[in-house]
Amino acid sequence: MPIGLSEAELSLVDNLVGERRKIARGEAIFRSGDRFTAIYAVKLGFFKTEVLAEDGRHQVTSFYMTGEVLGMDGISAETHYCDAIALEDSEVCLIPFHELEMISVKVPTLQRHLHRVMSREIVRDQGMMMMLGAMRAEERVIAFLLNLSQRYLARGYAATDFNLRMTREEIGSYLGLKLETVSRTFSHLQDEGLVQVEKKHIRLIDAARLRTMLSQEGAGR
Amino acid sequence: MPIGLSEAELSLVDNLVGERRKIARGEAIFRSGDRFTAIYAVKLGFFKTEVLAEDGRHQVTSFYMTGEVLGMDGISAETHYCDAIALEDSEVCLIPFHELEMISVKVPTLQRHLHRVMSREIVRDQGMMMMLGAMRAEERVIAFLLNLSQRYLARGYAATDFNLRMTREEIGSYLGLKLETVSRTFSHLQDEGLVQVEKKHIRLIDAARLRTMLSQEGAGR
DNA sequence: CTGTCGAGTTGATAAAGGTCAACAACACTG
DNA sequence: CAGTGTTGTTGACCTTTATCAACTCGACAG
Repeated sequence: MPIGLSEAELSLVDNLVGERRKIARGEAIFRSGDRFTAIYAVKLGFFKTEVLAEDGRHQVTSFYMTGEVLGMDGISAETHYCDAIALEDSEVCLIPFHELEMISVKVPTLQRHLHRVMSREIVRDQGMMMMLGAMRAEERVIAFLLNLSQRYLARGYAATDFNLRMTREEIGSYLGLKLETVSRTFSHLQDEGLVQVEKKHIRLIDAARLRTMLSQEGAGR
Repeated sequence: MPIGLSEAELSLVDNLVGERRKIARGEAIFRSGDRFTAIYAVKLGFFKTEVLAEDGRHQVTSFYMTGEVLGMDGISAETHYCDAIALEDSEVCLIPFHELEMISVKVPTLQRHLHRVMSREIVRDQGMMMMLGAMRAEERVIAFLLNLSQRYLARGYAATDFNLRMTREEIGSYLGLKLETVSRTFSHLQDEGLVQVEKKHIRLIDAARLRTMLSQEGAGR
């Protein structure tokens, strides 16, 4: 369930708008409350988006990699609802939204792309809710790894051998678990011979079995 | 966080497209896998959307009431991703999506409305993830009741006195809890004198305190 | 080279919520 | 109007995951 534009789609958008911006690791593209002016296509790097509650709790709501588009949360209220933070030195392509709306009036293809990208985000969020509401810790971690794997594959990288860009705590926040639980689950999956985990480096040993572990498993919670 | 169009917005859409459809209680507007052709504005009644996993598990992802718009999950893949089911006899207004896209090219206001409605859904989903990932049972139930309350208020109904349209099981599925937990939490909130629960009828006794219980409370999970 | 800090792992224990089961209150059916 | 199915409540018990704490490993600073 990767969200975002294909290479072809991306280049189409590229021609219409432009302006790149470098974001250093740890820096934000935008923060909650910032005025919304643009959406952003990730050209290079890795981001998380994070929602914060009044009481200080915060939740990672998404990770974005090359080719994916973020910032659409800001459209409705003209104000961003979450923080978008680079997990490594990154580059985004800024797409001024009102220009995009104006141009998309003239280029129906572009309009349709935009709608699809937004809809894909809605679908992805629903899958996320399913995960948070109906899966247990181990299943969530497996789903997370398989999802990353698939997205790396779609970008031409190795599907079974990759590096995590985020900490255990960020994974935990994303999955609605504590970092200790994430760590234990990794260890457990490793003991079972399903994955190999060495700090941030992940190797999927038996992706097929991981997949069946997801689709089997009744009950849950 | 109500999603949907205001009266004025709704009537605008009304003039552009139309065709009402009655949906009896328990019937679906669309089901997962159905070809996507339209989005739907709720004119009357109450709906849930539900995602189903391969293994039979299912999760209620949203409730929709009068004035709210559903079906946008289908845009990206031209296929619906969830089931939309009426919780009472209802009526929706069908908005053929490709027509909408064509017309919105000529009516920029309409285009902006569409984008806002879609973005509102994204924001709402992120709030939902926050709830599922970071709140405990009691907080989730409180957030759910306050959200309903606010949406009834926005529609001119009593904010502190309303009837639930869904079962405990549907609430549980939506909140990532079991129906027993929902039931117990209702009983507990009643014992505390915060709400009054009689089957499906809810009366909020101390909405102010409920609100502080949400924004206070650190930790969570 | 030593000290400190952040990230990660692992263990012991506690708490939250799930599971199973019994039962009550209704609504619907024959 | 008795019988059955659905919905909701409550209790006893158990599983999962959180919490707290100790410890390792590197990276970086002085």
